Amino acid sequence: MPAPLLPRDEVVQRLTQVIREHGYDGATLSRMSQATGLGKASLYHYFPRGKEQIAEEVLARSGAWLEEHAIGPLREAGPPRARLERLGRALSTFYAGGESACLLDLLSVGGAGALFAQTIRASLGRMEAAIAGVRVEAGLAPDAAARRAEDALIALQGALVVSRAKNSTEPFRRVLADLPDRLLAGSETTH
Amino acid sequence: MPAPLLPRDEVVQRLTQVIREHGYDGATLSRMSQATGLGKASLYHYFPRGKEQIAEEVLARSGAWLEEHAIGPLREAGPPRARLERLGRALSTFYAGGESACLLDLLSVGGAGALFAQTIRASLGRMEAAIAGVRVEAGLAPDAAARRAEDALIALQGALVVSRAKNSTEPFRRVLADLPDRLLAGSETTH
DNA sequence: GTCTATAAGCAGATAGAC
DNA sequence: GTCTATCTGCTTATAGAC
Repeated sequence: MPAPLLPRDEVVQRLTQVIREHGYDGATLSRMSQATGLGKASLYHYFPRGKEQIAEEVLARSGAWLEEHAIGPLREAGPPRARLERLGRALSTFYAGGESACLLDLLSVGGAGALFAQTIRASLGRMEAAIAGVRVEAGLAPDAAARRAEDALIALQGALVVSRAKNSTEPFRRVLADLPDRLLAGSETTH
Repeated sequence: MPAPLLPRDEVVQRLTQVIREHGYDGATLSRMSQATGLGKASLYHYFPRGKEQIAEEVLARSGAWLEEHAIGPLREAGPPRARLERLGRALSTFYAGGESACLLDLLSVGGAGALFAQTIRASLGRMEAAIAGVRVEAGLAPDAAARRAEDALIALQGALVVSRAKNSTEPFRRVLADLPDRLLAGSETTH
């Protein structure tokens, strides 16, 4: 029995790229086979339930990455601004500076939407709650903080869409750079 | 020779719904056939170049609607706030209160992206220029106005994504309601 | 202008050899 | 664990009758 050509995590990573580039319907097994160097049958060895399971694991892996690098740090100690700047750096990495689409966007379209709706809502909710938490800490009423956090996610998602449509990462980079200021506006006394 | 079952414009309208719901790859001819009541062969009578032509006409029709109901009014006379509120009403109609996705988002993904990139960029550019025009009129430097207009489009697109992900139109409605204020902030003397 | 019938190819998925 | 070969169904697209 031959050793695996690639570690499972590397396989999932490459499949993530395929889905982010083509969306769920456009991410065919042929493309996945090409991207991983594995035959279709080998993909079924890794993921017996097929394409749906692939998307589930891709989503789970991305969620875990964000949890570790973006959301976790928001809950740690330290100045709010520093934590938000760290969030910005994590998001810039995650979205490849604005060149990679968001799975939440792609996987909420059409038939895929129904399959992953719950996971997507939960993931979005965690991110929003963590951002709102920082804002409450920085002295804002919980409901206003929640709205501000939702605004931040809206700006992020919108920037990704507009960057893709314009074929330029400028909107994404600008939104990301403004993120800490916009979130903290009205709370800092140091200016 | 039988009379057409549906006027061409009605056909395009129904095809628009299919694409907005399923995206380009998910919008199969079978679904289009069902949505219009026309056989697949009849669809090729209307659109000899097939699916690609269908998406082109869908995009063109939506662009024309926005030009007439959203962008045109921005260039007319009248108080900036009134024109922006009219824009908000037009966008609310166009996006069905946040329930319909944006074609610019859906058609910029994967293989479809390359096909329609130019049209999409142009359409986005027209909208942005028209909004920026109002802001310049209301007393802002052109470059700052352009940034503000881009922010508005980012908020709009982001709100559609987040609304879809949350399965709630609340984010979209909130962003749309805030649009005139956010665009005009720092220019009106009446408050 | 609409239809039925059909073509050629690709989709997701499986069986079984090595 | 990977492969080749295969299956079934659906995809886009076309031919030709009415």
